[in-house]
Amino acid sequence: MPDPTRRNEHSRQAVLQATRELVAEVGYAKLTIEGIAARAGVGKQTIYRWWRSKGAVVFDSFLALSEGPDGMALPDTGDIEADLKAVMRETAAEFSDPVFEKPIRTLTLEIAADPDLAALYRGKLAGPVDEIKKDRLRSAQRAGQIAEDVDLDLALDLLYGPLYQRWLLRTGPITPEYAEALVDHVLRALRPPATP
Amino acid sequence: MPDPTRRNEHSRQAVLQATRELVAEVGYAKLTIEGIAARAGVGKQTIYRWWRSKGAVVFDSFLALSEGPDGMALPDTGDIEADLKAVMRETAAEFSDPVFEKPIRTLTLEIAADPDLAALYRGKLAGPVDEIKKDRLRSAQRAGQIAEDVDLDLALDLLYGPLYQRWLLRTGPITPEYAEALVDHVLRALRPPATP
Amino acid sequence: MPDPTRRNEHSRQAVLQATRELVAEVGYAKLTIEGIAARAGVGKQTIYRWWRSKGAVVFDSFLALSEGPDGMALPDTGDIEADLKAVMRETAAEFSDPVFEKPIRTLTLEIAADPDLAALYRGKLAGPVDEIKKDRLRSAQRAGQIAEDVDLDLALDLLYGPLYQRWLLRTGPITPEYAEALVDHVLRALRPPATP
Amino acid sequence: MPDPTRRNEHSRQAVLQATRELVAEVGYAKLTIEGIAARAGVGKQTIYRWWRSKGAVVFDSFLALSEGPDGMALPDTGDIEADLKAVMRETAAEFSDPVFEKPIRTLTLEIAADPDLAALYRGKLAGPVDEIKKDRLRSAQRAGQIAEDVDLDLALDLLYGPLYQRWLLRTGPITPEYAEALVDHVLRALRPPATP
DNA sequence: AGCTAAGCGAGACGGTACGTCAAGTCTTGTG
DNA sequence: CACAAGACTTGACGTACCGTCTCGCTTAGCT
Repeated sequence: MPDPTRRNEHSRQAVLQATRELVAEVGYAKLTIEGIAARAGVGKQTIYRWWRSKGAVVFDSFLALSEGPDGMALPDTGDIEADLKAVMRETAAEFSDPVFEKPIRTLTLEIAADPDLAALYRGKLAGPVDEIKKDRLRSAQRAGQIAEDVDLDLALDLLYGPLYQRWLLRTGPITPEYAEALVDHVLRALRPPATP
Repeated sequence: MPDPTRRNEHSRQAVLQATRELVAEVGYAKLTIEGIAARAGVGKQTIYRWWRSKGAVVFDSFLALSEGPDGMALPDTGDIEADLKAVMRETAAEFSDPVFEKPIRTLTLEIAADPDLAALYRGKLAGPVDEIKKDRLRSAQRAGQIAEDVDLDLALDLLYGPLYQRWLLRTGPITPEYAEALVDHVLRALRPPATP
Repeated sequence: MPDPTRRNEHSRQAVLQATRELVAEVGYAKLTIEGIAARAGVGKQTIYRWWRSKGAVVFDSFLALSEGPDGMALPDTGDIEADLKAVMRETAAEFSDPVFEKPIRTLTLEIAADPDLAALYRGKLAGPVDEIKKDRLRSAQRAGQIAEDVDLDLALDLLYGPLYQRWLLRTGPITPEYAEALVDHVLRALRPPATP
Repeated sequence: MPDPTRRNEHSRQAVLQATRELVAEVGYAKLTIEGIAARAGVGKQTIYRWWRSKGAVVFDSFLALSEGPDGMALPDTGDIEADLKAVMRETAAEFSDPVFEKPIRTLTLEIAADPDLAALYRGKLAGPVDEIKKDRLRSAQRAGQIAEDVDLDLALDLLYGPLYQRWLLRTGPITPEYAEALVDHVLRALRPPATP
C-alpha cells in the first residue's frame, strides 16, 4: 500500500542497524518492536508500514548484512576433497564462533517457523548460494571425482545436513576434524563406480 | 520449593493435555499460559509452580506423549539396507504428515532455542533412542555390512541430518524416494573397504 | 503567516462541509483532523494552515452555517408576553430537535472549554443577537410592560439560563409548556411596580 | 464482570487522587489514562477494569471529593430572601474561585457530553441536593413568602440557570451583587399574589 | 510568455496515547 | 498447603491521530 519511492532510506538503515544490535544484545525472544523503534529513533508506525512482522525485520536486517551471493566464491583447485574440506572447516568455524552463533540461530529459527520467510530466504540467499556450490560439484563431476549421475541437491543435503543438525540441536561439538570426516564420508558416497 | 508429593496428578495431566491441544489448534506462537490454564481448568499459579517456562510445558506435553525409548524397537532382518530404508521411509512419512508436522516443529524450535531444554531432550529421549539406532548399526558392523571403524554418531548425522534439514527449512519435498536414495548414499559411505 | 488572498475557497468550503457532516455522524469526541481532511479531499496541511485547532474548525463550520445576526429578527407585535412566548417556544423546539441537538451541543462544549473561542463567539454571534433581543426588551420598557430600571443582561439570563441549563444537563424535559411558564415567571419578575 | 468484593480499595483511591491532581495540573483535555495510571502507580488494566471511560473516572474522582448531600444543609432563618442571598453569594464565590473553577468546569463538560454520566450525576448528587433546596422553598411556601402553586423545579431553574449559564459561557462577571439581584428578581417572580 | 513563489493533495515521518493481551506475582477462600 | 479463581503491576502489542515535514503539481501575479 505505501509508496516505496517515498521511503526514507535513513530510517530503514536505522531500523536494520538497531535490530542487529538488539538481537546481539538481548536475543530474539526479548526483541521488541518498541525497542527497535526506540533504539533507531523511529516511530513504531514506520516499522509497521514497511515490514509485515518482527520476523521480517530480523530477516531483512541480516539479509542486508550478508553481502549476498555475488561476494561469494568457492575455491576450485581441481581437488574436490581439499576444496570441500577447506569450505566445511570454515563453515564449522563460523557455527562455533559465538559472534556468529546468535544471529544465525535467530535467523534460522525465524525461517523454520515462517514458510513465507523461508521462501524469501531460498529465493534471495540460499538458492543462489546453492547454485554456486552445485557448480563446484559439477566441475568435480567433469573431473571424474564425483559420479555423473548423482543428485546434486541430495549431495548438498549430505554435506550440510549433518553439520547443521549437530549445530542446531547441539548434539555434539563442531570441530575441524568433524568437518573433514564428514567430507570424507560424503565423497565416498558420491565417488564414481570403480572402472575396470 | 513445592513439595512434589502433594502434586495433583489430575491437574498435571489436564495441563499437558490442554497444551497439546492448543499447540495443534493455534500453534506455538499463539500459545499462552493463560490459555492453557483456562482450557485445563487450572489456576495459573499451578502451572508456574511446576514448570519453569512455557517451553518446559510444551516440552513435557510432547515428552509425555511419546512412549519413550522403551516402546521403540528397530527391525533387524539382517539386511541393513532394507531395514534402514523402512525406518527412513517411515520417518519421512511422519515429517510429511501435517498432523505430526506442527507439534514436532514446535518442539524442535523450542529445543533449538533453549540449551537447557536441549540437554533435557537429549538425556530423556534423543540419547536413548540414538543408542537403539546405534545398536542396529553395530549389528550391521558385525554382519560386515558397515565398516568396523566408522564413527556411529557421524553415521547417524549422515542418515538423519539431510532429511531433517530439508524438512525444517522446507528446501525440498520429503518423499519415500528421497529417503531411499539417502540410505543408498549413506550406506555407500559406510561400506567396509573392498577386500582383495 | 499565509497569504489569505491566495486561499482556495473551494477547499475552505469542503473542510467546513465535511466537519459539519462528521460532527453530525460521529460526534465531536470522535472527530479527527485526518477524518475531516480525508472527507473533504484536502491535505491535512491545508487545515493546519488556516485553523488554529480542531475547535476552531468546528466553530467556523457552524458559524458559517448560521446566517448571522442579520438574518435574525424578533417579532414585535406590541405584546411582549406573546412575542417572548413565541420566541421561547421556538427555541425550546430547536433544543429538543435531535437534528439541531448534536451540533449545538458540540459547539457549546467547545465554547465552554475554550475562552478564546468563547470571546470569538460572543463577538461574532452571541453579542449581536443579544443586542437584538435587548432591543425588543427596551421596546417593552417603552410600552410600560417591563420596569424601566431592569438590567437587561440579567433579564436575558433569566429568560435563557433556565432553559439552557435544563437542556445542557438534561435535568428535565424541554416542552412548550415549560417555555411558556418560564416566560410567565420572568415577566412577573420584570414587571414595573404597581402604581397607585 | 469483575467481582467487586475483590476490588483493591487502595488502588481505587490512588486512581481517584491522581485524577484529581492531574485535572488540576494539566486540565481535562490533556488528561490521559496512561498519565493517571502512572501517577497512581497502578496498571492501566486496573482502570479499564473498573471504569467505562475517562469521563467516568473523572466523574468518580470528584464525586468522591464532594461530601455528598448528607453534609449539606441550607440555612433556614425564616427569611427566605436573606437565606437565598447567602446561599447564592456563596455559590457565586465558588464559581469565581479559580481553585474550584477548573474541576467543576471539567466535571460539568463531562456530564453535558455523556448522558449516562448525567443520569448518574442526577441520581447521586444533583437530585438529593435539589430535594434539600426544594425543602427550603417549601418551608418558604408555608411561611407565605412564596406562592403555593409554583413549580419548584422551575423555581430552581430560575435561581441557578442564569448564574450557571453566565459562568459556563463566561458572558459576564459573577459578583455578589449579581447573585443578590438575581435572588431579588426570582423572588419577585415567585411571590404569592397580593391579598386584599 | 516565462518565472517564481505560494497553496495545494498526498502521505511518510517521529511521536503519544489508545485499548487489549499476556506475563508473572499476589490474595482470597475452599477442600 | 495445594488448589481454582482472578485482581494486581508491568510492559508490549498493533492502531489511530497528532502536528511537522517533504514531495510534485497547479495556479496566480510579476516581470
